[in-house]
Amino acid sequence: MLQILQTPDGVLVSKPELDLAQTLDCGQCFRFYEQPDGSWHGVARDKPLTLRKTGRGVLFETISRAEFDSFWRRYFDFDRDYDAIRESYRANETLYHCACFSPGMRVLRQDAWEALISFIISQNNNVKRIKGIVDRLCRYFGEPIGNADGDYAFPSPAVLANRREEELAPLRAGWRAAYILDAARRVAGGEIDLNTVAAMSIGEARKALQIIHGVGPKVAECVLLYGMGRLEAFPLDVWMKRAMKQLFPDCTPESFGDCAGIAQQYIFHYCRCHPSCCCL
DNA sequence: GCCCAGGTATAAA
DNA sequence: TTTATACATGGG
Repeated sequence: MLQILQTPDGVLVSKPELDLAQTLDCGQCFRFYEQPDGSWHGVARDKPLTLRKTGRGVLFETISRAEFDSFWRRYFDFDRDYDAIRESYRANETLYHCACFSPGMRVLRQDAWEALISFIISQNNNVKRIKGIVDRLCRYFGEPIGNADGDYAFPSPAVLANRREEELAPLRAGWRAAYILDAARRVAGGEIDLNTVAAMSIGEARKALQIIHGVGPKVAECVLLYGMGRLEAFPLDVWMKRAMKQLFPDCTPESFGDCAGIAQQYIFHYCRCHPSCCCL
């Protein structure tokens, strides 16, 4: 049972089923960094946040209860019962094994625009460099938040749409720069309305996203799951099948089960943490 | 140095 | 419709 307390230091969430490293550094979001003192700091939209694990739970530093309820509560998906979800996987030995490997991982409900750009950048790339490119994107083109940490908001579609490709060179994003601009121009110009896409049937939504240059089947699934809260995304995709076959050679494809959404994130994280698996 | 990164667009078979 | 290749950068 989730317990939320306002304290002088911020909002304390006790027994939150939230492991900061598992959740913030598992390849689903790219704006949070672990600090030398063990806390985690990052920004979502234009909202900065520092999180710290304490003996009593996870402390959301300095924010008010109102800020927690109006934004971070949904962002961390706190109103979903992950314990129950994990239990529902118990019938599938393989899936349950993966889910139990990272019991403190939650699937974040990120902003659709940020997810779109982040996962365009993520293609054929590694997490460390993805984070670097996203960080430079925000520093060069986002508005400074004006806090003591020197944080920057994620740049708007309009700001990026008005840049030329050469102007994105400092990001060191390589050929993805053209993709970023194409996405920004279609969203800023109204050709693609991300709220509308989020409400479409999953098939229509996939098709709509893939109009964007640089968005293929994989990036589209990421945007749907992480940026639009569509848990039916990633119906045991081909990458996952290959990876699981290697990690669980005795399993038949049927025993992988019908994995999607949160389940696939558990599997992905499990595969990523096992060097013996070279499919991811 | 070398291989590779949760891919995609494009051309060619 | 399927398969091969280039693509910019830098992490390990």
